[in-house]
Amino acid sequence: MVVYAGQGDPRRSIELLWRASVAEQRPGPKPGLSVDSIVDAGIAVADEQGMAFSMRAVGERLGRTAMALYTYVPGKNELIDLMYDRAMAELPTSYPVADGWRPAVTRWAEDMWEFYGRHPWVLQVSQARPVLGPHEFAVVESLAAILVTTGLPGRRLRGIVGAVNHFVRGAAQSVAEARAAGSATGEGDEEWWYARSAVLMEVEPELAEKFPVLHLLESDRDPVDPELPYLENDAVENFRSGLEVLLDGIEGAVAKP
Amino acid sequence: MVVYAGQGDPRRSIELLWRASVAEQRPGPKPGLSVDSIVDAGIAVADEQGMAFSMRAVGERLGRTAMALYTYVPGKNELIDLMYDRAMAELPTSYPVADGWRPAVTRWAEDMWEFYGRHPWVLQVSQARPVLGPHEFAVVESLAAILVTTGLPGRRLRGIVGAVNHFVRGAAQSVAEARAAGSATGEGDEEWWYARSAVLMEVEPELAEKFPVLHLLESDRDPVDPELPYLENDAVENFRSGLEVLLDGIEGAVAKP
DNA sequence: CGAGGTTACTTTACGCTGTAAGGAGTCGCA
DNA sequence: TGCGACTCCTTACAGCGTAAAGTAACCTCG
Repeated sequence: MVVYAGQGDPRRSIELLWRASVAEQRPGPKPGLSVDSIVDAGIAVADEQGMAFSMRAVGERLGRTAMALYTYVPGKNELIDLMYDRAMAELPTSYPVADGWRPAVTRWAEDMWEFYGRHPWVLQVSQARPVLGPHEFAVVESLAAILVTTGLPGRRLRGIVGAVNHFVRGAAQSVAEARAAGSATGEGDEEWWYARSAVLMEVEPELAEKFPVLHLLESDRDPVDPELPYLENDAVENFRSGLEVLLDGIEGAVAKP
Repeated sequence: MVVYAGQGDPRRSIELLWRASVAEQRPGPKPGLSVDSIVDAGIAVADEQGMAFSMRAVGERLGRTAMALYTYVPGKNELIDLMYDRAMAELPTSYPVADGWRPAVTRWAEDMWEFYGRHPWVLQVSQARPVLGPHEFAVVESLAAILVTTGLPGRRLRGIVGAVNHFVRGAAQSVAEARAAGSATGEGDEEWWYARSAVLMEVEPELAEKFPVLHLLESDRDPVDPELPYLENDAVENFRSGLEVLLDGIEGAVAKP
């Protein structure tokens, strides 16, 4: 098995996510850990091993057993929720709109793109889930705060915020997963893609005839930037180009009614 | 644990997905099963129990043990790949463009939306993965075939196809997961959302002040369609509205260079 | 027709997972 | 000083995917 995605008990998760955590004097041994240290350890493990991390691995990194974590955190799903939100603390909470909303949204999207690249496991967390934690809130708020300057009504803006969010996430996923598949087999991007299409051609030689339009799209390529790995070229190009279209659409909505 | 996503060995998956499967005479007992019957059983189980289905459950549905499946299928990940592609066989392979590309893309998006609603587990399958199977190919081809009539160059179209795909999938995910969370606790949509925001308000009473723009967006609601459940209203509205913006963007790209 | 090899399927078993249950040791407060 | 709360550990369990080995069915060839 490969991958998990957590959705913990929302009540427990929300309480932990927004906790004011007053450090009162209490009986018993001093806590050697804290929710924060566990969440950090969890993020570190997930960054290394992907989403298939185990509670035992997180405990080990802290010099404890897996069960020790359950003193602080109700379960793995809730821990994932906490990790998810805490990772988002890395992201800016506001963007300047002096130059207008368009460059600001572009910056937002690029920041998200890079963020997903740093923490690909985030993309496996049960996505598009209702916003739960403060940092996830802040990230969406930062996008909404840019777009509200367009003067569009709230109804319209909700759809747009969602669309931008979905698009960036989806685009980031394309890269992250292809990259993961490549590195799992120890191949570079290029070899991996080549091997894949080789198998495909072998098994279905008439691929180009059966899916002529896709073949057409595939063959109209940009000149390649030698700085970037093979895969990135493709993905970045599609990301940029898709984002432009989306932004054009928003511009259209701003211009007319 | 909740959810899994499979990415099988691409070589094996591709061979199974595109198999010409010649039924030759061979020694040994007659096969009581087939790859197809296993894939169908897998889809049925996943439709009922979600992605957390087990090989034992699939075997049981066919009156076999889990291990019997391994005669036909290399492993669970590959089975998931097969299920994923087979489910997509439900979708149309082409859309009329007599009225132009815009209504056709809308139809495509709505069909996808409904498809994801019928098979929510599909959304958990490692997404935005490189296209592997014939039906997944056909689905993307059907979208590309509509959009190619815009006359836009291939480079541009690839970004657009990706954007539409990501958007529809992301939007569908919002509903599917919220719905799943609601039904897991046995609550209706409305109660679930209400309970969630109640906890949030209890823990962070100043939510509206801390995230003023989101509060603004949230409060500008459309009149509710009493035909639909609470959640659906919201999601469908956002889906429609986001799609419109995206389509406007494409229209802009068609109009100017 | 009978032997041999191939195949379908079962049984058993292993290592892994998340986590429930109970016990050991540590500390604040009465 | 002891009680009760608390942290952390050990043990244990049910479930998972699947490797390995065994059994029975069947075709092909002598």
